[in-house]
Amino acid sequence: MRMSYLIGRRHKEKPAEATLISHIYLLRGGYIRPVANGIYSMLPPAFRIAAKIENIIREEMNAIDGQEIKMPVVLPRELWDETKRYDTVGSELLRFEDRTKHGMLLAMTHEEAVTALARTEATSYKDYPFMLYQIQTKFRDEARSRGGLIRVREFTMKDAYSFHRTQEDLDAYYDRCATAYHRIYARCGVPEVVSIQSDTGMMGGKVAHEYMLLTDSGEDKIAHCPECGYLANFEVASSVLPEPDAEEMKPLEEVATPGTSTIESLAAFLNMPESKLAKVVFYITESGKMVTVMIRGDIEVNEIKLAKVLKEPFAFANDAEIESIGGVPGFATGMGLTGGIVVVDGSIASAPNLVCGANKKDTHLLNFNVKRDLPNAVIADIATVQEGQICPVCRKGHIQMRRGIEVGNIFKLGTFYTQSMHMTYADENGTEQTPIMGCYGIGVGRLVGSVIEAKHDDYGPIWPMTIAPWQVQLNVLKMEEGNTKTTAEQLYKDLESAGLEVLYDDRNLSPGTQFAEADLMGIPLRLIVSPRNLEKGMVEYKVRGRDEKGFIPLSEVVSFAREFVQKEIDKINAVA
RNA sequence: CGGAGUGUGGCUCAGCCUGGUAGAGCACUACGUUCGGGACGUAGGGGUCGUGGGUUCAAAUCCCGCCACUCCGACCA
Repeated sequence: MRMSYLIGRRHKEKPAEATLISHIYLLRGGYIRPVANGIYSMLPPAFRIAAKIENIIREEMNAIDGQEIKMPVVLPRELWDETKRYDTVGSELLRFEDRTKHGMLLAMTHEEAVTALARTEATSYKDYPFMLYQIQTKFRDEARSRGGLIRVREFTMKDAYSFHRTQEDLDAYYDRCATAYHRIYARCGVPEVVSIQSDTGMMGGKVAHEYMLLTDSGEDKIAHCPECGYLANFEVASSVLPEPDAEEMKPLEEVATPGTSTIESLAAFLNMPESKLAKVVFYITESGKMVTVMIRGDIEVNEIKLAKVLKEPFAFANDAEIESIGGVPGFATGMGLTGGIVVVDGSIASAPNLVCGANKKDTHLLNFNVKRDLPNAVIADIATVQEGQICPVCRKGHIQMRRGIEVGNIFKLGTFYTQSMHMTYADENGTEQTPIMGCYGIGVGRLVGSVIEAKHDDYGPIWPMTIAPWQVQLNVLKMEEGNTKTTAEQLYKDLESAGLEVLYDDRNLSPGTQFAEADLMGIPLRLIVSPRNLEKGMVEYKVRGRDEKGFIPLSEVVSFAREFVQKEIDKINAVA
């Protein structure tokens, strides 16, 4: 490719709207252009990178017996009515009508579509197991897209769906897929992507893992144990609290605590640590059920965990709702309420002699013991993990919070979709059975952005050879002098004939401009033809992002480049 | 959806407070001089200042509404 033909201007200055490094370089380097909020066009460099990533994904999916298909982006609402998701999913699902007023939607994921497809095709046990996948556009009407390609509304995703007869078969395939995922990230040059336990969210199902690129610019919070390597999304992470000191249960005792409606003020007033206090948070569910949550004073409620307990949407209750069941905001306790349920976090389930409210203004109770005083409460882990707490796995390390970008995920879906959509097959006895599903996603564009987050310097991205938009950057300095230009043109032809992907800067610009723009293109190998080098019969080479450079005789440049490219590819694949 | 901020040529911004009909740098075009880390000169082209209304003899500038974008939060397979 000649740069004189390449569409997409490179900019010297940082675009005002970008703060994330990948967003900045994607705009500055002429990779992407915004079309609307969270919707981008990809220019040739980004498109080439995405295509290479897609090919790696395709190879790995095929290697685990995946069959590539393509389903439509626009789906009729009936499909999503079958699983009720047309109604249960929020406004991120873009719904619209066609000209006959028929309800339609832009697919944000394809469980319904693939199940509808598979249920007419896989009606015999002989068809199982199988996996279908596609690399295709998704639309999610995000409330807040941001960060260039990291969080967009329209994006390309590889989504795969596997169907199994038994849980064991799904388990085994899930592991195969997990291995394939690690290979994909390694082959894309980011072997540091880790898999972590995650929430199953709106997809349903029981087991799920997210693939995270750990980076400070990530928007997901991850709990990490440096001792044993435990990694979990903080939404589902748990921790171990030190055993409370054994104490005799003492009788409840009222104490006047004027004006202490916050945990902080109460702890100060009583001169006790917040961990000796039990705080109360009131919620009300969609169906109007009051939920009284009690948790240790220094720990926050994890609403994602709470959602799993309540199994329906909920919100904070207002004062009137709290008072309707006898609660007194600021001085509340779960004891003696006249309605709803009480959920107690494990953090205080066995802690002795805590302080809690008395449901009486300016009054608290000493010596509250859940076992004795709230025998009917639901005990559950609904705590938010905090930095420094003890790892739940090795029980030695202290949890650290890290940040990461989710670049893929895998779910054991179970039978939610197959059951609700009545997908069955006949087993050996002719009996109808419901298949078990797994699903597996990778966001291609987000991966492009994430690689930049992981691989860049102060001048631009540093693309791994396997996904670089071009493999070789060819620069010519002072092309008007002597036979410099002719030599460069010939070299360009020779490199391309050798099967190399070359970006040739044939624009006769100053060296500084050429080098700065080449850095933005992030191509791994740079070759420099100039009168100075040619005098010695040499071409200079430089490796992007490394302090590796030297001179190669003109006659050996093509073979050198070919070997270099192959060596780099081999090096990356060796990790996979 | 809440909080904050910003909208002026393709990009980065100044001008707004104190109203008088639009500027700089980059980019673009032409010519010339340059050339090893975003060179320089000369001459050009390109903006009804997000949008609608109001105030005024006069609005980029003051007032009101709306829209868009960005950041923080809520939300998010």
